[in-house]
Amino acid sequence: MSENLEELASRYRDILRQAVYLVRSIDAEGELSTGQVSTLNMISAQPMRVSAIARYAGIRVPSSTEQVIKLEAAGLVERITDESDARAVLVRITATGRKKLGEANKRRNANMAAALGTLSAGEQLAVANAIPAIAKLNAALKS
Amino acid sequence: MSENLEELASRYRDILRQAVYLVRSIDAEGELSTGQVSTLNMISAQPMRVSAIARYAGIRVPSSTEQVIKLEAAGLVERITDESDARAVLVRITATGRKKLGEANKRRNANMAAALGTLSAGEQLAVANAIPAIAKLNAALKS
DNA sequence: CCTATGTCAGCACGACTGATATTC
DNA sequence: CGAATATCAGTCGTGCTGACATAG
Repeated sequence: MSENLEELASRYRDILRQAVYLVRSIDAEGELSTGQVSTLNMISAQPMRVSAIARYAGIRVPSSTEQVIKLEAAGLVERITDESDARAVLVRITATGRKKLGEANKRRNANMAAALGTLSAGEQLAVANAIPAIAKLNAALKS
Repeated sequence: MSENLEELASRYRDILRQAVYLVRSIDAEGELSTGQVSTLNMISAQPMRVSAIARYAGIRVPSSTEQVIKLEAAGLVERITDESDARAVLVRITATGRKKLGEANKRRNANMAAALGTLSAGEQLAVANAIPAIAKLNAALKS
């Protein structure tokens, strides 16, 4: 059992690593980086603090600040003050940002969907079934 | 069908992005980077060409060369000439490299296994079942 | 001559730590 | 005053493209 877990861990680490590079190469087509799309997705529902973005993305606050600055320079987000706490900065997506995000998501999902389309129905199902478990795994490791 | 694929693509992209940072945090402990461990794992069975390493890792040849140079400087691999093709360079793991690789793999697999241990048996099975499909997906995207 | 293989040079992106306001 | 929030400055790792040497 513990043997099997180690074996599973090894194989999972391996495919994950490959997948990361492939996703990056897929995403390289557009104007927005993977991290930028990720940040925009995060704040698309409601404005978020820089520190919240960092925490959710699994990066440090200065790195998050840097990303926000770039996105702001590109006109995709704007900083607004938090009325309840003058220390905080809320990052809000702009109309332009929302438009670009939609395009980027559409293009990337299409690319990935095309790749998924090369799998058999059973394989697609296997991926779909694993997603909740992987999400839980991500949460477990985040601590 | 196409609807479902796009939906699946979106969710898959999402968990993959999160997983990136988790892998990094798992790997951060040791002296070897994620890429270095990956390269060493690749050549642990038999020596490989620089170009083969690059292809498998999903990176360009110059990037692969750079990694090999660093590993060589650390005494973990050595370059040997390919007798059948003088253009090629075979990268072989050293005894030291094998030792370090074993330690790193053990530590990382243990970390990942611990996380996998927080999943239910069914969830672990779901992850295990998805691995072949994800591997195939990686191969599909590689082209 | 054209292709394949590997290396070098130069660059870009994105993370990090440490130090510094500002506000709670 | 200590803690939280954000930013700035400087550094490092790791990928990339383009140019080049050498061998098939």
